Amino acid sequence: MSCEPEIARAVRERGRRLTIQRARILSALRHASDHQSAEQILGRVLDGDPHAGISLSTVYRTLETAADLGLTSELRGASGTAVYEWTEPDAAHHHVECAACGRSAAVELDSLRLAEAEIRDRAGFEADIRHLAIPGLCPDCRGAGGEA
Amino acid sequence: MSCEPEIARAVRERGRRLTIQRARILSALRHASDHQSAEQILGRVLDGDPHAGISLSTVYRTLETAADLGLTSELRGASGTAVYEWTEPDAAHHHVECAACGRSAAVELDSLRLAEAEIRDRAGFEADIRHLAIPGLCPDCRGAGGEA
DNA sequence: GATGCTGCTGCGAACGTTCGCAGCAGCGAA
DNA sequence: TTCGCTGCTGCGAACGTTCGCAGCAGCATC
Repeated sequence: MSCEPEIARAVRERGRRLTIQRARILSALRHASDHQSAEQILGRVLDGDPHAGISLSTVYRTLETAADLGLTSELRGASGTAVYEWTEPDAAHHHVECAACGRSAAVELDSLRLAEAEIRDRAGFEADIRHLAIPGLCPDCRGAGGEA
Repeated sequence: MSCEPEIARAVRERGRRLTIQRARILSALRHASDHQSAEQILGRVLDGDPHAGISLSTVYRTLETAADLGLTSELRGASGTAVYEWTEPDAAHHHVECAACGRSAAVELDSLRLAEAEIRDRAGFEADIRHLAIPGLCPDCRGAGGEA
C-alpha cells in the first residue's frame, strides 16, 4: 500500500516529487468512501501508521497540489470547513448541499455546460464548472418547512 | 445618514431589531461601489465615525443576518477571504472569478435556472443559485497562457 | 415616560487554514 | 553509487472567521 502506481505516475508525470507523505495522504483519500476534511484525512493516515509524523500543513499542501493535478477536488460548503474527494476522471459531478442539515448529494448537471458558454459569451471568462458546491434544501428539510 | 428608511424597514419587517451598529454597517456596504470584505466594511464605518466602537464580530453577524433577509450576499472566492455586496432585489446575478489574477465579473446566467430544475429532478433538492462564485480565467489571463 | 423581555453587542478565545522559514530528501546527472 | 539542486516538509505563528458569555439596549406594553 506504499506504492499505488497510479498515484505515483500522476504525480511524477507533471514534474512533482513523490514523497512518502504525498503517497500516504492521497492513498487515504482515494480509499475513503466519502468526502473527507483535512483533519479526517490526517487521522486516517495516522491510523494506518501512528509513527508517520505527517503534519496538517502537509495535508493541506498535498491536497492543493493534487487538485492542481486533477486528482482531487475541494469543496467548501456552508459549514465553512473544506472537504476533499478523490476525483475519478470520468465522473464529473456537482454537489448540492442542504443549508439546514448539511447533508449533500452528487448530481451531474448538463445545464452547467450551457452556463460555461454563457459566461464565455457575456464576460469573456473561461469558466471551470467541473466541481461546484451549490446551496439548497434537501427533500427532508423542504418538507419540514425549510430552515426557518 | 443614520436613518436609511429602506434598511430600517427591511430589518424590522422580519422581527429583527434595528441597532445603530446594523444601520451603520449596512449603510456602509450599500454605498460601497464594490465588493467589500468584513474588515473593509468596518474600516468604512470607523472612517465615518472613529468613535463608533463596532467590533468585527458584529460586522460578521450583521452581514449574516442581512444575507438572511436578502439584503446582502456573501461571496467566497478562491482567495479564501469572504466579500460582501449589497443586493439590489432585481439584479440577480452570478460572479466569475479569475483563478489567476483574482479579478471578478458579474454575469446573469439564465442557464442556471435550468440547473435548478435539473437538481430538483435528479436529487430532490431545492437549490438556491441566486448568487454563486464560479472559478475561471479572465480574458487577459487566458491570453497569457493561463495559470500553468 | 417607565418597565421588562430578549435579541444584539463587545470581548476574547478557539477554530480551520495559510504562510515563512530552515532543514530534509526525491530525483537526475555524473 | 555518490552528489547536488531544489522542491517538499514540519514547525509555529498569523490570518480570517466563528463561538460563548455576560451585559446592554431596542421595542412592545403599560
